Formats: sequence, structure tokens, C-alpha cells
Amino acid sequence: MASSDSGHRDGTIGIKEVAAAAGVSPGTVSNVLNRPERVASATRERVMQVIGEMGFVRNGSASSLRAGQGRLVGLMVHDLANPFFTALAAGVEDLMSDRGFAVILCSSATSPQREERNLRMLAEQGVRGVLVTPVKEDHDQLGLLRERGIGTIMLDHAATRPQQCSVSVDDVAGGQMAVAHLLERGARDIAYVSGPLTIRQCADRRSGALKAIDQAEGASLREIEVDDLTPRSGQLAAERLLAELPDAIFCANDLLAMGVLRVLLQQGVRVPERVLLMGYDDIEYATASAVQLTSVRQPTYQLGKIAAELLLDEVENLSGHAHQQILFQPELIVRESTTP
Amino acid sequence: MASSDSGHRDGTIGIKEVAAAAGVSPGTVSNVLNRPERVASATRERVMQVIGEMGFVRNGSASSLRAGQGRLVGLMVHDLANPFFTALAAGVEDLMSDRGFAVILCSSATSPQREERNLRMLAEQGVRGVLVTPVKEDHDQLGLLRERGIGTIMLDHAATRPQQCSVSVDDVAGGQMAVAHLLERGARDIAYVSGPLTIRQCADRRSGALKAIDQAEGASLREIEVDDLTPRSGQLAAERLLAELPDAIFCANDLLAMGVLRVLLQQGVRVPERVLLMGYDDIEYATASAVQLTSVRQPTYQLGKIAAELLLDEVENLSGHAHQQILFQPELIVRESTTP
DNA sequence: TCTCCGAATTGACACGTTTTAATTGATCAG
DNA sequence: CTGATCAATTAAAACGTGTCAATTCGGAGA
Repeated sequence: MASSDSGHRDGTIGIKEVAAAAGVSPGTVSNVLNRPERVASATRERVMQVIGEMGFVRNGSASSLRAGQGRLVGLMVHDLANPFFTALAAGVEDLMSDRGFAVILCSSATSPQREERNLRMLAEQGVRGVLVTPVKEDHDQLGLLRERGIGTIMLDHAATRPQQCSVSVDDVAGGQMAVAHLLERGARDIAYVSGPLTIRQCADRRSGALKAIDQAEGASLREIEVDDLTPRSGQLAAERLLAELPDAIFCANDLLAMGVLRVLLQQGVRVPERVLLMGYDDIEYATASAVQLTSVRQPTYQLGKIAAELLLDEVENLSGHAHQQILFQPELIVRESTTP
Repeated sequence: MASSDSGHRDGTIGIKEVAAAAGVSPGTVSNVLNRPERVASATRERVMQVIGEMGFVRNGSASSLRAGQGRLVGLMVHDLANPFFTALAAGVEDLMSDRGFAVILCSSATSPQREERNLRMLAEQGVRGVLVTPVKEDHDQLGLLRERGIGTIMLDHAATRPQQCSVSVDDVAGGQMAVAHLLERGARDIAYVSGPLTIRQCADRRSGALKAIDQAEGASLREIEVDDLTPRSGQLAAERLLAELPDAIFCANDLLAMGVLRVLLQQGVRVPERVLLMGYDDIEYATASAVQLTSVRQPTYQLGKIAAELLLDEVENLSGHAHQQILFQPELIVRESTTP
């Protein structure tokens, strides 16, 4: 019996304590909470007041158990350190919060094992749906979730099955418009600085770049592949290019481009006069660099919001929900680094 | 009766279906899940196999309801678009994931109403604890949560009550070390470019800066206050400073500094030869700018991890938990922008 | 053979809410 | 005054799991 410290135990007040205090039955309190229109306004107000006074908060676990569904959704992204994914998460969270849903956030760290573990955990928590930037191409597990009645949306990755919703951006088009822009500015010898081509985004942007090259006279694409999409890797790539400078450099993302820019300026290579430079993603910091970066903008925050709406439609309006694969078109943002 | 599409209903398999298939009682299955050591290894394996074959996933709501506690925690930050908060979130998520906890992510958007709403929602979800970067100074609501047995940790804000854990960084010390560094480099006329002083971080860094100024001969601090902590605001501030350039500029964060840098270089002001420049936060992009930024580094990711550990200790080891206010010391990172 | 013991397993109840069918009480037509 | 109708409320039965007292079982000791 050594419970003298701050021992409040079982002062927990539930629906029935409220009911007792308000002089009604538990069922009525539940109705006040869930279908206020079915209870007379007088009692409704009385109950509400008691709820406020007693500081009652409803037990979500019990509610979800009995009702068979809660107000939780899951969001799994590759990497929380990447501004792209966090902007996306912000969009999702904003919309879900508006609609009264809570978001469980997971990071797969691009590991299939962690992805699988997290999806299982989300299923256990009884989420209504999940938004995933998938790491495994073959998403058998998403199918399992769907069988359990859990909505699934693929983020930043086009779905291959028609009964699967997805929201993504056309990276091929983005790569193409980027290189087309460089060609239009007169560049012919163009370098593509990329992360690993196993990353779908890098591969798609490359495809687009090649498309553009094919349509131009005497144009060629030099490819430099680095280990990751960081400024540091950009610097390494730039050093490799210094020996024989191209007319233009297209980087797979802005962070790489910022690294490249730094080395070029340091070596006295003028941008854009001597070399045109482009990034991708149009992160906020792209305008803060010494030479403002031309980039390809993706509606990242919007992406998250739209995906969230799609998910809610899938799980709430499931009678009349039409699965769709939404493909956003990226937008070219021209700035100093390609404007001599 | 128009349910011909993909109508699987109630194929739900629970602990008792597994029990039947394995020829044991539901209680045993539960024991396999929760206290495997109490069940004979033979039956344990058999049950596990059946679980795998049938694709059983535990109903977390029922589990939490019966056990009285689940494996969820809440995390509330000011703004998901800010790299500082996302790095923090990454730290929290990593550690919680390792320990088998799921994280519900909320953004208060610095609105007290949203903060309150989210805290209530978290309480309803039955989280074991919450990590909050508080917006209201007076956190009466955290007290309510604690009374309900929910652990509370204040993030990036020192606690005022001794029975409240907190993890934060000493912004006063950071501001002081920043300006001390500038003074040491010979600057006397120093400008402080800050966001609104209602933001505690901005105010604390200013206090530190003033401390350093007071200890130096003939030094003075000019203050410029802008609306937010973005590159755009940095540019505005720099334009105001052009008329009469100071010896050095200390910015309340790196984004501001990047904006300032851009205007200075554009106007032909050499950094660091003519003006020394410093930021705060040491975001990754600080090294990617044209002139690498000297900055004050905070162990952001670590902050999140430590806070998460502290929370778990508070909620799991609650007998021997000692409340503590952890205050990290920031670190000066000297780079080109203050190295003539 | 009988008793006793501990390990392994079981059965049944409880957790706090939602929900459905049943009950109450009041209003109104005849 | 009787019976029917309707809104408002209630009582009780779930939801799927965890827990604990009770039970079974096999074997060891006498």
C-alpha cells in the first residue's frame, strides 16, 4: 500500500458517470455524442453541460471497437528529412485534421521490411485507410489491406492496377520539359546529374530528358550518376564535369543543383553565361541561392491534400467511389540560372 | 441487393477463429501474443503458424480497451514545413518505431485553438503520452492530460514546473555565442535580423546577442524585425540595411540569412570581406549556398530522440521516473561567411 | 495404487461504448 | 374515454480482446 505520491486511480469518468449525473441513461449520452438530432434539445443541452463540467472525454478504443471503425488514417513516406515528403505530409495532415481524422505517421526509410512492418501495425490500429509512397513495386500487401476494407492510396507513384487509386506527378514530362527548355536556350551538350536510377523518379526524369534530346538536332546527353540526392553529391558531380564543361546541366533535384552551383561559382564558371543550370522540385531554398535556380515545380502540398480527399472519398462514400489515377503535370519555373 | 462488386463482408477472423483452427482456447492464443513464455513451446509454434496462415491481425481497439493502454503516442509541432520541426519529428518517429510505438502527428499551426483541439483528440485516442512544442505559455491542458495518466513532454521549450519534463536548446546561449563570434572577428556595428519577438526563439536569441554586446567595448546592436522567418523576409531586411551597412549581420535563422546573402551579393557587397554574416539552425542547405553560412547548430534530430526516450521512460517506468528539464547547448559552426 | 504438485490450459467475465428493439408518455382522432 | 401514433428514452446485448481463478493433466514420491 505504498501509493501516497500522486495517486489518482480510476477517477476515470465514462459515459455512464455522465449519464448518472445528468439523470439520463448511457444510451442517451451516446446519442447526444453521435446523433444529436435524435435527442430533445433540453436534455441535449443538459448532457452537454454535464460533459463539460465533468471533463468527460470519450474512450476512442471502445468507440472504435463497438462501431467497427475509428477516425484514424495512416501515412507512410520514404524519408522525413526530405522537404518533398514533408510538404506532402503537411497537405495530408491539414486536410485530415479539418475532417476530424488523425494521422499516424510512419517512415519506411525505403526499407521493404520497415514498410511491411508499418503496414501491419497500421492495420492493427484499425486505420480507415493508408496513404503510401511505396518502396516495393509489387504491392501485394496493399491488396491485403484492401480486402480488410482499408482504403489505400499510392502517393507519388502511379498505380498499375485500375482498382487502385494513386496521385502522382508526371516525372517523364518534367524531365522532358526541363531539357526542352535547355535546348531552346541553345544548349546542345547537356549533362544529366542523377541519383541512383533504381529510384523511379530519377529514372523517369532521365527518360523524359532523352525524349527531348531525341527530338533535337545534334544534341547529346552526358550522364553522371551519384549515390544520393544531396548537395554534397552535387559537388562531386560538378568536379567531374569541370574537365570538360557542358553547355548545360540538368540535375535530378534542387539539392544536387545547389551543390553543383557552389563548385561552379567557386571555380569562376559563370552561371548562366557559361553554363546553364537547372534543378527539380523547386524547393523553397531554390530562390535563396546565389543564382536563383530554374527548376521544375511539383504541386507537393496540393498532392497531399488531393490524395487525402481521395482517400476519404474511398472510405466514406464507398458506394459511389470511382478509383482514379491522378497524374499532375509539373510546371517549369524559369529563373536566373538559365536566363543569360 | 446491389452488392455484386467486391463484396467481402465479415470474413474477419479474430482470436477465437485462430483458437478453433489451432485446437486451443482463445485465452491461449492471447497468451501466445502477450506472454509467450507461459505457453508450451509446441502449442506456441502451432498457434503462431495458424496465425500466419490465416493472416490474423490483432484488433488494436479491443486490445487497448481491455488492457487499458495502447501503443500510441502523440506528437504536435508548430509547422510541418519547417525543417527544424521535421528533423525533430524524424527523431521521434525513428525511436518510437524501434520501440513498437506508433506516432500520431499533429500540427498546431501556432494556433491555440488547434492545439487544444488536437490535444483533446489525442486524449480520446488513448495515447500513452504526448510530445508538444507548446504555443500557449500557460499549459493548463497538459496538466489535465497528466491527471489522466498521459505522459507529457515539452519540446523546444523549457518547462516551468518541476514535475514537467522538457527537452530544449539554450537559445540565449546560442545568440550569445553567435554575436561573441562576430565580435571576436572584429565587428562592432552589428545588425540582428529577427522574426517577431513574440516567438520565444527569436526573443531568446536576441537576449543572448545583447548579453554579448554588453560585454564588449563600443559595440552596438541594430535590430530589424520582419514578419516571418523566410528567405523573402531576409531580402527585405537586407534592402533596409543597404543604406548603411553594418560590420556584421546576425540572422535569427538560416532562411533569413540566405535571403540577406542573396541581396548583398547582388549589390556587389562582398561576404565576408565587407560584411560578416551568420545564420541559425545550421540547416542542410546552409552549406549549399554561394557563400557557405556560418551558423549555430542545434542537435535537432537528437532532440527528438531524447525526448521520445524520456517520454517512454515516463510512461513505462513510471515508478522510478525522475522528471527532468534537459537543456542542450548549441554549437557554433564556423564557415566561409565569417572567415575573411 | 494413491496423493500431491506444478505446469499448461481453459472458461468466463470485464473493458466503455454503440445499437437495436422495446418501453414510456404524451398527443390526437374518433 | 379508448385506442392509435409518434417522439423520446431506456435496457440490454454486443464488439474482440486480456486476465485471473479454476481446471486438467502427467509425473514424482510414498
